[in-house]
Amino acid sequence: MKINDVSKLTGLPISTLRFYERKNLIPENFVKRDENNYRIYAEEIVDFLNDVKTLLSVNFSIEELSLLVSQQQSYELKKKIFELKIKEIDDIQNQLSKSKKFLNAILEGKASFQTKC
Amino acid sequence: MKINDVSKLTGLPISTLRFYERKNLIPENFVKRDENNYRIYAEEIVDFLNDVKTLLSVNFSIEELSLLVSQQQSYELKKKIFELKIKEIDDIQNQLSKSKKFLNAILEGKASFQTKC
DNA sequence: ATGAACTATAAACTCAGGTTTATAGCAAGA
DNA sequence: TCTTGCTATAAACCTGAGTTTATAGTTCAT
Repeated sequence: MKINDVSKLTGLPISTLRFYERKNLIPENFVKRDENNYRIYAEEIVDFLNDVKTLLSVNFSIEELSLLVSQQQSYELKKKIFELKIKEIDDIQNQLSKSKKFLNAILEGKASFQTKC
Repeated sequence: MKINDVSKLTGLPISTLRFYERKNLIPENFVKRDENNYRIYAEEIVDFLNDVKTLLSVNFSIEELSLLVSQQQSYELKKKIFELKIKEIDDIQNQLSKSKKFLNAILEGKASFQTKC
């Protein structure tokens, strides 16, 4: 597969695919070069990139993911990173619940912001 | 109150207070100038800014808030903006719930990402 | 009355996560 | 063959939400 195929199958712009590679987000065995230096991707890249999209949409940064992808990290460390992220998400969910209450308070005229607004 | 007092009472850096003002986030009747052009703030600014902090932490952008603060908008429109934001937060909460499931799937070795990681 | 601390402005810088542009080498069909 | 289209790289640019820097006027305690 060439880069245009991957782009179409994942919905990620070509520029983003190249950018992710620069950021070490693409495992080496998912992409090789042909004799013209064109990128040749393995089929598995598609599922992988879909997972990356999901993880990026969930508070993982590119840097965190590239750490997870790099072979340098022990399984135990990687597991901890995921568990920590789940906790982070819990915190965000709690914060969002409070936020909704605050917004409802504004709608009911109970917040100071409302007096200016 | 001068800018340093407001900074201490709200925890917002002085640079941020000036930045918010440039972005039209500070209602005019909360800040005047003295004879030396120093900003003089009304006491109510503190509660107001605390609300702003909360709203910014909840997916409101500076631009959205400055729209809400501006007197140009009708009450009905402002109400709609808050209601829409509550819906946005609902969506984010749903997305986060899915995300936690995905992370747990990874921890159980059920996602494609896991095979590379 | 002088130095430290506070205030002001404009403009440049930061950071993440990309996108755009400029330039150039392959490819494939009419 | 020639043109259109795909690929490559480096480097510049973009957006949001601030922060930092350079420069200058003000105020207060000693």
